[in-house]
Amino acid sequence: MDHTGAQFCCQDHSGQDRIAAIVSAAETHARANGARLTPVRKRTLELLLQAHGALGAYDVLERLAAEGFGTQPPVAYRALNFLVEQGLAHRIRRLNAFTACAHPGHDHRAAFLICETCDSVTEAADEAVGLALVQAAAAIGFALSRTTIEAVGQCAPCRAKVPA
Amino acid sequence: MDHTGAQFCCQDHSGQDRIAAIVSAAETHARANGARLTPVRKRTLELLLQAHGALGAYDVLERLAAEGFGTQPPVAYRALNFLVEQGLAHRIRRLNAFTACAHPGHDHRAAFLICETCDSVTEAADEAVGLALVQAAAAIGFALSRTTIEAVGQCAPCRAKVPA
DNA sequence: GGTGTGTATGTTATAGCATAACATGTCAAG
DNA sequence: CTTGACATGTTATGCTATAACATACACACC
Repeated sequence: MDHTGAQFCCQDHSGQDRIAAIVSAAETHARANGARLTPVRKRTLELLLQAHGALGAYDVLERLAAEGFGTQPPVAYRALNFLVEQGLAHRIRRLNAFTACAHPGHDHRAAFLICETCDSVTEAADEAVGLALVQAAAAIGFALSRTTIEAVGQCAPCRAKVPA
Repeated sequence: MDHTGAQFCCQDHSGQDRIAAIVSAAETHARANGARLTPVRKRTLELLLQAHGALGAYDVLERLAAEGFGTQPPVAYRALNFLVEQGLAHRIRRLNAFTACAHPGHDHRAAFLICETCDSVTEAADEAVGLALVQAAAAIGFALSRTTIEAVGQCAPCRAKVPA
């Protein structure tokens, strides 16, 4: 599974500058948390950043293995879970996949819009959804730790092309 | 996996009257949609209603098989997916499980609060979260079809017992 | 009643996702 | 240079989900 949605991608997501900057910031950020952005973890982050969409754990594993890292599932899962814990990536449960965080550093509650036509995944910048969820939880005395907010539908470009 | 959270359950969730009423309403509702609430589907709905928490597909399968229905995974998945499509049940992705809808009939966007201490699952009555998501999507021209809103944390009773 | 069509059920088989448990290695602090 | 904590890697396995096919049932129509 490889939800790249490449056919609708137009920007230079692979920009080396941008990726290098994010990875560098991630390195600093991790150190500040007493964590280390080791080679596997760093490479995994780069893979997510280079990908045009979300990557499954086995997609990541395949690439890591090809580059001389471990070849077994835990290798990928550990690196991915580390990145998620550090807020550098998100897990998208609907797709059983992972994606680099679009706003690393900001402590935010991410919401994802998944296009069922082109498989693209957009991390909504909007904070209102997370806020509403926090409030709904608070109303019944529920203490939130992590949230999953995902929506499936059709993105604007696809709606234009395939009026459905 | 059987997220029953039984130790914190106090009400009579198995009330035969309540379940019969919901099942009956479901039957009517399904017919109105040109669908049929067949024996397996009906029984599956009852199982979800009787359960104190969410049930995994294989939990459901085990019970169905014991009652003379089919013994293979698709039997459970088909019934469960049917119920979800009809708005009679929800899929909780974080738990890889299913639960009966707490407000069948109301066309709503469900939000779930999952307690990581007692595994209980609460379907939030609040509509604000779904609304916020609809608006966030609309803002970028994204047409929503289905949504997943889930939060992991600690419920009020557990916070009282285990101040953590 | 018979017949055809679409839906539902059931099966076999397999694909895909994820983690437990253990062994080895690395690195910094004392 | 030893110790302890963390990281990596492996083997093995378990859980979740669906594809593909065969059979059976219900309903509408003649």
